[in-house]
Amino acid sequence: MSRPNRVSHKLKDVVRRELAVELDKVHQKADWGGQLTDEMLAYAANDTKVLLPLAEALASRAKEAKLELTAEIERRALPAIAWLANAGLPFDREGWTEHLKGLEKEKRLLTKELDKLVPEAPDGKARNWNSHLQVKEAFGLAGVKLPNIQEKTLSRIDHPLAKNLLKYKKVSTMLSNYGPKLLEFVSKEDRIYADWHQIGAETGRMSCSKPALQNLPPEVKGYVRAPEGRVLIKTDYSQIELRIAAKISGDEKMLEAYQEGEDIHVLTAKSLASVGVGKEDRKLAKAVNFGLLYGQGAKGLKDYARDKYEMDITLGEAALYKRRFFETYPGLAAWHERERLRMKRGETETRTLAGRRRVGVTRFTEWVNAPVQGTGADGLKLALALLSERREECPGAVPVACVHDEIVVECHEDQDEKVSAWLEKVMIEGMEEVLNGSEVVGPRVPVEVETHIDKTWAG
DNA sequence: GCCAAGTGCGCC
DNA sequence: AAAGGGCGCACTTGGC
Repeated sequence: MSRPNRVSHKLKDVVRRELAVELDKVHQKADWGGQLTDEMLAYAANDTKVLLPLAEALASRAKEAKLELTAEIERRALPAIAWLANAGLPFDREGWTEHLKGLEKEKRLLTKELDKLVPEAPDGKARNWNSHLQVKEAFGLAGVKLPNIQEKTLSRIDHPLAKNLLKYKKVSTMLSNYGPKLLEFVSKEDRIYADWHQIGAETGRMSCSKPALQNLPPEVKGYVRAPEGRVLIKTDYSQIELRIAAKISGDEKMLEAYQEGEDIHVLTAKSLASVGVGKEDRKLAKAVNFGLLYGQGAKGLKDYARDKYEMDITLGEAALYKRRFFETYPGLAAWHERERLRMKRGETETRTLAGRRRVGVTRFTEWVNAPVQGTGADGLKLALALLSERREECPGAVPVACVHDEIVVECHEDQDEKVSAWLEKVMIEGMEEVLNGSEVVGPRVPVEVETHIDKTWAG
């Protein structure tokens, strides 16, 4: 019952704003599951009466704001997202329930271990290892002073307490974020029906809640399992944000690399290293690419490399890498300069390649990120639209999840090849239309996808 | 008991 | 001049 009401509230607000009409909502909370009274029918009819004028008003507003293409993408994506939401995500409830038992046991053991490592609390009460204050206190007793208890901090401390706490936190997070709570969302037929939000983020990305299916760790994805006789087709875009950045900035080095099918991370690594490129260099290059692209500073790069990649570089080295990065990709540097200038002029509005708008942008990092992230959303949504518009081509196939650069489709195991080809085609077409369509200027950037077929979402 | 802020962490 | 971005969620803490 909460779903129709929420829509109703929004409708009322939009109708008031766009048509200056006040919808009667007295029956909103009535029981619509039983016999409908004449009054209720009239009330429902009244709601539909405003829809056509409302559509016209909104279309004209979209046109004014130069958002026609964005509106069209959203309109076409809607059926696909409803399809996805109603399909539900198949989940091995029994398997996960068993797995949780093991995790719970592990948590009890780790708690015991931790308790043994520090003197008993003065009040004799058990310590709460979820409490920042108590954890810091425990470390204090062991002679270690902590600024915080984040994983990145603890992983750099050579002490049994830190070692055990890290294990505890991993298990504890898994249990509290994806444990019993997740099971509550599993339906009788072993599927999870989440709330999918078509425009969940300011950039145009979707989001998902109750439960948040877009942040399941691999450990949980292993229990997202297709029913008997069916499989999951998982297709994701390869380095899509970097490709989009290449397109938007027009950086020739990046564009050329992608046209030649080269690996941008390796290319960046080459420009950073004075000698050969090893595995470590590519790792660092990845951090450099993703960070600096969105306006990260030398300090941020240094910390990021340390925390995420366990690489210690000095501030000077970070600054050097930053300089080399922008020397390697001068088009990217020029783009940043252009955007800096526009911000300086007082502009606060960004646009994606499809014209999607983000308003009220005042931070440079958001300013350069929003068009890139948002263009990715444009292309993925167009792909979703194509998927539902061509659903007749693959009867029985159904999208079950969508995570920013990835679509997961469930189908009969005999259809896997056909469905893979179908999914890959619409994903490439959707993104290509946004990046290289006839309305889009500039050089072409190729779009590549990668597909995995499996019983589960993991691997 | 509820609420908001702070902290921390899962994913892209 | 400098600044990675986007989410959802659990848990503790501190105030009412």
